[in-house]
Amino acid sequence: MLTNRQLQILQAIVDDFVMSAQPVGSRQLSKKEGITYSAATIRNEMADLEELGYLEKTHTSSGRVPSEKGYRFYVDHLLKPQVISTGEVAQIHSLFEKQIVEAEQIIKESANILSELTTYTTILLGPDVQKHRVKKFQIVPLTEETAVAIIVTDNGHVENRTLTLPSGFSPHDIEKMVNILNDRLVGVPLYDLPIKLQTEALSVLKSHINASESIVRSLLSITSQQNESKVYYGGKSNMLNQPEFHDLAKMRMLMDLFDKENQVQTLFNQGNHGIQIRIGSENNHLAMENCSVITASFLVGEEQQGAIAIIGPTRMDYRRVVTLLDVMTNSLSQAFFDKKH
Amino acid sequence: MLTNRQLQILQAIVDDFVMSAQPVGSRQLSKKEGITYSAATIRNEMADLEELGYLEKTHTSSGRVPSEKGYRFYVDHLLKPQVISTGEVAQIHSLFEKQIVEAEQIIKESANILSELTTYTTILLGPDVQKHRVKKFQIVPLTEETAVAIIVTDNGHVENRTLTLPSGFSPHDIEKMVNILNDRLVGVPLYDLPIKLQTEALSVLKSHINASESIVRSLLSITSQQNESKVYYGGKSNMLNQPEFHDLAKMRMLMDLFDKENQVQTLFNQGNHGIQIRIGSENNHLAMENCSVITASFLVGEEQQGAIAIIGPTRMDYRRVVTLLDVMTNSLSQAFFDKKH
DNA sequence: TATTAGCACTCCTCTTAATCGAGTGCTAAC
DNA sequence: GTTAGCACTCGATTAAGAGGAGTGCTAATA
Repeated sequence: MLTNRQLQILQAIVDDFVMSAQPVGSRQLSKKEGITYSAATIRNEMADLEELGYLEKTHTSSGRVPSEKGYRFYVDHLLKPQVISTGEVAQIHSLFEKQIVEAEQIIKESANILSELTTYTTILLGPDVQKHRVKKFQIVPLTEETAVAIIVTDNGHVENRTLTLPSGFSPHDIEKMVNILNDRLVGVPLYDLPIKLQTEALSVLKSHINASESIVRSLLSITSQQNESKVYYGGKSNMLNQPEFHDLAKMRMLMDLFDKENQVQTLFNQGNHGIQIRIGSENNHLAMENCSVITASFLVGEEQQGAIAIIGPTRMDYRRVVTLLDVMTNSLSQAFFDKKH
Repeated sequence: MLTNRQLQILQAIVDDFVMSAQPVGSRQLSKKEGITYSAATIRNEMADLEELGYLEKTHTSSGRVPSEKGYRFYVDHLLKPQVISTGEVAQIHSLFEKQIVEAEQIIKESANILSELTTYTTILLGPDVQKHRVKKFQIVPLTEETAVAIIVTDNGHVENRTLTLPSGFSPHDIEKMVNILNDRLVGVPLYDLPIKLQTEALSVLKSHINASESIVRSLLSITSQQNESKVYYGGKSNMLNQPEFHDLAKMRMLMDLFDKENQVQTLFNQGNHGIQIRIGSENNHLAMENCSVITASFLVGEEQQGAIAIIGPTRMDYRRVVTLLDVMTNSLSQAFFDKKH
């Protein structure tokens, strides 16, 4: 168990290093407000904290830097919510004041504001489309051979795909088909659609309409392709400003990661609600070795609706980010709640 | 007018610098294949070319580097198509062999392949949605107060937006409204929709349905918001590998530019067909001072369908990029042509 | 007259050495 | 238990010097 003084020193080191990005030394620390011990005392405590694994040195005669374990302890035990300036809170709230708001628009702007306020990179995972339920099918013919299939979900999301009609497929056939689909499949959640299409609709379609299989196949691909929810970024280039990423190789790995949407998904620990923090190697990703990710999900009622991740260096301002994220997720949950009811 | 020998030397310098990124010296050049003059002769010619503005020195005793004017001349007069390896051509063609192809999918993958083959950054501007014509309107009610408005265009593109219904707006009202819209506005190009909505539809709607204005306003915002076509990127982080962007400040400016979709649009010189090259300051953008942009548009029949831009350092392999871009635009034009007919 | 060899000079780049300073660990005194 | 003092470490910064690729100019050459 750490003594009070050790806690205080650990906290001071993390707080200082978060701001300065420089290893913090005993003498420097002893001059800080609230620290009443001498540099020598602090040196002794630092040596102990290092032995316990909370601190590291970059070289033999450098100051101390928090280790991953140190950050973890800080985050778990020393993190106190920060008071955010009213101006910044207002900036977030202003997003939601406009009346006619498109979900996608809100999400994009949220990502931008968060990255601006934090100076880190924001990744916003939109509401999971897979959980929406089919509200309506629609097939609109374009030419003799092509048409657009449209699925509208209960949350107002629209998926669509152009498809090739089998030759001889008439507008009348299309109408019949749409009717059958709507009769049988309204209310089915998208993740269930592939199975239900086959079990509930396929045989009926086959018996009433010629060559309907190829269209069903196209419909299947709408949902299967769409199994990733949409990802929005804010402040991708903010990382370039962090001194730990002056190393171009690291930077490149990170940028490449951001470009691979499916890999980005793994950064979110889905299923967990509330705010989650993963530090450095806890992310299990080489490019994220020097990064921490703070994720939070926002909800509507019982359903999970989406998640925000803020990515910064391990030396990130956890206090501030956690608080901002809290404000933002509350606002988002509320906004989507209003939309729904 | 430049002598043959001057042309040859200018060409050799550009070709060499494009590969090495190092200023090229007279002695080094004299050893090159095809160069029969001595280093001293080359020095004299270089001095002349510099005086004419085609070459520059980085410092008094360095080798020569092409100036913007030098690149411009090279591009205008010395650029000969390069033979691309059959493997690479095959890689491009393979994209278009898969049968079921979604326009968006093709475009995304094209951007990726191009950036991979060129090692530069690719920006792909999708077909200009504004020129599509309305094929069908649809309004799908979600709850008592909300609905989704959908516009399908003749090219199979789907735009949608959730909207709030005026209180007391019945399903019957919706149906009437959709009928009126489809009667009056099918065939109207999207860019014309705002005007036509007001002139053709608004008065009829008003006289038949109560409180329909607010919905019309929402419809308007679908198209007005969508006035930028969609932008797809490939290999954003490739620029990090270019030695001229080891400077983080420059890199940051570039990344920020990429993130601003509306600014990116200005990089395309719209209206011009064929391949266009803009070198360094010709782009009129601070972040692009050290970059060249090669743009090409691909067509379907008479209509412009989209454009590709490849962004690299001014010291870019123009020869290779131009050829690759040619292969790609031809393939794209053909692919979209097939889709349409 | 056009070309080329020779040479002094420039200036970037890479090494090596020296200095500085913030920080540490340890010992001894308080 | 705390703190002052001191020798030591090591990264960062600066300075000086060597090396090398390149240039411009002059004079010799074909």
